[in-house]
Amino acid sequence: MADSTKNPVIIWFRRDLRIDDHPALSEACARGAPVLPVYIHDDDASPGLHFRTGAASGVWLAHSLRALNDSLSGALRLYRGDAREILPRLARETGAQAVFWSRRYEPWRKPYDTQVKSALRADGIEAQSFKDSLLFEPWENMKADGTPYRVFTPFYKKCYLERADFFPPPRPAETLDLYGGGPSDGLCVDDLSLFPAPPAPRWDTGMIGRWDPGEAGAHARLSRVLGAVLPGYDDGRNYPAKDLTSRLSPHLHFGEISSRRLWESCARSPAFRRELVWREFCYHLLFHFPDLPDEPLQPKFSAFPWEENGAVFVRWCKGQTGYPIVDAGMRQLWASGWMHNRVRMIVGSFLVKDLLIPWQKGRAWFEDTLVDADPANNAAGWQWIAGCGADAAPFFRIFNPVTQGQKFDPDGDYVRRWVPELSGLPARYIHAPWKAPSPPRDYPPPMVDHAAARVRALNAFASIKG
DNA sequence: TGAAATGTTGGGGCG
DNA sequence: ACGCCCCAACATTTC
Repeated sequence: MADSTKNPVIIWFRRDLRIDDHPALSEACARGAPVLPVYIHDDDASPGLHFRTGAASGVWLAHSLRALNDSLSGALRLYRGDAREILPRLARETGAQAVFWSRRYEPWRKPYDTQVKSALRADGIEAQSFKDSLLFEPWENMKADGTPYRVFTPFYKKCYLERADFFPPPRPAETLDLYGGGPSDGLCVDDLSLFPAPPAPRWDTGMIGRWDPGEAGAHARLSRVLGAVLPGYDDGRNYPAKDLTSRLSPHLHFGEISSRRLWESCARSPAFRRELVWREFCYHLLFHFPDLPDEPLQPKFSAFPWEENGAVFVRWCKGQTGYPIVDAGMRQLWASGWMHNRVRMIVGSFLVKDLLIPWQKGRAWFEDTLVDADPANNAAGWQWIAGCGADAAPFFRIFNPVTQGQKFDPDGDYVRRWVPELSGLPARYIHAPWKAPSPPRDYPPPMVDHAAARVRALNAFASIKG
């Protein structure tokens, strides 16, 4: 066992907030070096890093860091600022032999991480990044002609179904030798004010009470998924009233459980594995098309006649559109920081096609309100539903919010749960309350007529064809 | 991982 | 028995 006060390896934690199956941590342990775990909240304190953790996501992060700190016996050091300055300074002060971290793939992270690496190496400190978040690196999955995939199905078949054994099997958690020396100048891990705007009023407590952030919570959720979710997953995952989705997305986003662990655990569910590959595909797209969050992948959509209207957008955000399935989804999002995936597609289609609001506004709202807000999944998902992405749903695939509701929430239980004004309506009228003999007076009539909105959207689409 | 319009088919009522 | 119409149930096409 190494002397726990000498020459540590700094583990720079980011979106890998766990101990189990952690390649950088394993390598540090393999060297017999004491581990100095560090988290740096750098989103809004680093020039040139144009990304801010969303509000719901920030609340999750705060709780997850506490959980990580607990499993590190309180040794996690927390900083707010620029990693390009903090890491070299910390390495000097502690005599660190190396700094290890897990790679991230957001385009705005790449130059930043490169600068961290060269700053450390300029000081003679080893700096090494590890493959961790994805089963395959984005550059490992290329078509035979050397260009990136733009269509999901061949990506899925060729890169995952036919070569799943290429990525390493997960390794169990290490017994850690934690660094015990050096100055402790970090922030307190209990200080929520570290993160953007301490929520007032405290909407966060109700939201986070529905979840269990952290590695232990992730594994507890996985057990439940294996026992009670996967058996009915294929059929049940489309019905938002049922609890038959994994709800692992925030855990996976923050790296509280590894994608390798999930892939291995869920071997008997091809449908679930396919969803994991969708995540890989989203990162593949973000890596190879760094404008994905802001610019339509199909250039013709740059000329799309959107109708910017703040009041209309706010009604969508608040779940006051007058279409029950849409409003239920938006309210579930606000109350719980999460929305069922089928309903994400429905509300997305409604915003973009019925209201003609630019998809980027929906993407930004999701980024702020989802606990699983993920730059790759979110950007790719919105481009998909807007019909402007790679391998996207064609634009004319316009969801009818009434028939979608009738199809996927036939009894109306999901709507009744999140839209209490409609709780007294029979199933017959639950998705079209304006047709009821006496519609609830405290629920708004439809803000647009879907049939007319559909025609308007098709005309708008026709104007950019060519 | 659509919806709506349009086309086709076949059973049954009816003169 | 036959033609005709209606219409539900699919199937195909189009956006």
